[in-house]
Amino acid sequence: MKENKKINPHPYIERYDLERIFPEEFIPKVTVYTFTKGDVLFAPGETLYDMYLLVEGKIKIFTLTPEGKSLINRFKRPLGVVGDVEYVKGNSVINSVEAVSDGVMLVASFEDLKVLERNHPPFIRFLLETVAHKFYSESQASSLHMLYPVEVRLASYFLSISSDGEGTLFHQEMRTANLTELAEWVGTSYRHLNRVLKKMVSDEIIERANGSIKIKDLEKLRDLANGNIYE
Amino acid sequence: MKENKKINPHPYIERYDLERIFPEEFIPKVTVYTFTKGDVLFAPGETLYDMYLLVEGKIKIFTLTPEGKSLINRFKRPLGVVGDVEYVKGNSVINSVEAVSDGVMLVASFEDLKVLERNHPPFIRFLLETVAHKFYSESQASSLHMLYPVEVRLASYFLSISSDGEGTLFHQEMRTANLTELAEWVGTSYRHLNRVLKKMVSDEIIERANGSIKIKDLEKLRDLANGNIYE
DNA sequence: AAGGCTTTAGGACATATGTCCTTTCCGGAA
DNA sequence: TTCCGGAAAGGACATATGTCCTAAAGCCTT
Repeated sequence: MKENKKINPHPYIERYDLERIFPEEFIPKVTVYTFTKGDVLFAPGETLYDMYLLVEGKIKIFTLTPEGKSLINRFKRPLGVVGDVEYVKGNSVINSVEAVSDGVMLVASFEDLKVLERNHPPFIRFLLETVAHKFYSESQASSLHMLYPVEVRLASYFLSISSDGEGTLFHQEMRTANLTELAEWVGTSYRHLNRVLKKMVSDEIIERANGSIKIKDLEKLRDLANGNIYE
Repeated sequence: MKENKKINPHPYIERYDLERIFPEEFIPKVTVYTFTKGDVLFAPGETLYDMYLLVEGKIKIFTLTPEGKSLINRFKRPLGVVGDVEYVKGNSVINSVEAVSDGVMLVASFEDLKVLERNHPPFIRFLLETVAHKFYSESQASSLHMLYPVEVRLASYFLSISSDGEGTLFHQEMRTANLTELAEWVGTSYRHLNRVLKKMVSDEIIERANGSIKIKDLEKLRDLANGNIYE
């Protein structure tokens, strides 16, 4: 990820109504960084001095164990925030962060933000809402993972990305590129994911044709997900 | 849980330095509620109009599935907060909350807090820190649960309550009353917990004598927990 | 078109965990 | 003291999930 002075932050400020968070006089302190698909943006243990606002592209937050297992905690799209918890708690980066696509971040230093926080309450309100939302969805996902088998979690995942309902916006956040990634997202092995998919096919819930998956029976899917849905 | 006008909030305000959060003129709006061990304090779906500050006793937050499974999300001791996320996000209660011991809560209405929030930034700062901490530990616990088998989680649990390190304070929060509760906390069945305990005994990591568990080999425990610890 | 890498698909087997049930033990109520 | 219900301990079996491996298909590069 590197600073890119050619890009003007203003269009993004406008597009996402960031004036309510960043007053006019703060904007000069905001810099623009770009990144490329596959970039490792942050690594665990790293000390953070800035907060990042994703305004373009998609990134994933994941945990790597010493044994090499990988678990995707969440995806972020605009207007995702990176570094909020580190800013508040003052600790170092917890998870790995990687670019899933090319993208753009707005960056502001913790130092500047501390001043902003004192003079401009809406900023801290924004942070609070961000973190509250993160907590809420993390908490939901965690319960779902602990209490239900992969089949249910997977059904829940399919439901959430099916363009059926309204809230397609957030749901898109977790669309995965391939089955390996889907496995890491659902929190299981590729092998087992495959097994469950096969069962869903034989139960006539989904159809598989050359790599792509289609939902065949939305009702059965709902039954299976049993009211649970990734928020 | 019921209002108890006999109890004066001031001693609690002082004990926990709540003056920084609640300015003098706000304190008259704070009421005191008491509860008794076993009380169901909140049920999922309930609409909340107040925020609660636990100042005495211990409560547990847990999820109940339609199938009757139970999973303990976390325990709270003073100065735990209930209703913070609901206040920020405006949604209804997510989990069940039950009193593990007798206790006392300070209560303030969302309505009053909204006014306070506008006039008194430290309050919203407090909320932000509370929620950030909750998110952080939820996130850690969630990864631990997803990535490691019960044996590791259990080792991690024992480590965290062993009065070895400094941070005994927070760790006490999750001391459980009996094995059934411990199972719900670690996120497994009683049967399986028992199995894992037995293995730990035969590995000479712990000792069991009439219901109580003693750590025999802290080193082995650390190896097993593998750097993971409930925060 | 050929070779090589990634992704998909699934067999065989091992391990982790759940469900159901029985027995024993212990402390409190009668 | 006796009785009862909950908590502890563990056997037997079923299910969920992981690990390791092989083969085929798809796609990019040369």
